Amino acid sequence: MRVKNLHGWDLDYKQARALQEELAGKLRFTSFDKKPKLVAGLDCAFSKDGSRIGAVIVVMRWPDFEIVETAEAVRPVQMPYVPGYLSFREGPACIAAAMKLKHVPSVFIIDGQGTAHPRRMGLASHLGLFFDRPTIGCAKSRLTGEHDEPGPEKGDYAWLWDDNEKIGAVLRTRTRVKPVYVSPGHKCTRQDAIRIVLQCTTKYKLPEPTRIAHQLVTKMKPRI
DNA sequence: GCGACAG
DNA sequence: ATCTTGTCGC
Repeated sequence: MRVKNLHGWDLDYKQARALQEELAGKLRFTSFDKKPKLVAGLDCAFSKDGSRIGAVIVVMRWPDFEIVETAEAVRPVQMPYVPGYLSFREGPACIAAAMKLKHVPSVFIIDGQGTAHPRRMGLASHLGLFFDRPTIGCAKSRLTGEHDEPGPEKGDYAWLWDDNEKIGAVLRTRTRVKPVYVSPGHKCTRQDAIRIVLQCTTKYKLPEPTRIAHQLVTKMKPRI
């Protein structure tokens, strides 16, 4: 898959922050009304000594979730984990993996936030700009924002707010199970993000693309 | 200064 | 993220 090269990655936090603010202005939240044909999931893991990061992307046919393709890449870790700057740590490996894809997915579901970020530029949004494709952030926990407790049933959700701005949703993907944090990354709306995550969720808490990507990257661990 | 803080 | 087994509950 062709990927844009918007900027380099050798930045300090001050530069990274300025870049996030600049890039946030490039995000587009256009509706994704069509049915997805190919849904991709992306997840990362680290080598045992923590010096390298591995990224795996799995492409699945929708709605039967047959695996069409997988791609992986390993890169040295350049930045420590600092909340709000995850994309500068995981981005390079994710992009390297995406460049190996033969298929062009309809949408990517990414383990991390999209706009549910202090500067609206979580990993899913950042990657969306490089991929120039629709992306959705589906995180297992909260980075920023406030919300009410969503209802207990699968499909129930509560909006996530930050500075009087709606930045995402806290979505129950499985009845009586801890909800996930869903936000658009790029090229889709908040409602699209919620709908697509639900359309990709079968019997588990995590949507299939992200769930399988996590399984694959865990199996890849020894090779990272 | 204190607490919060994706993966 | 990562270190780690069994266990309680739906």
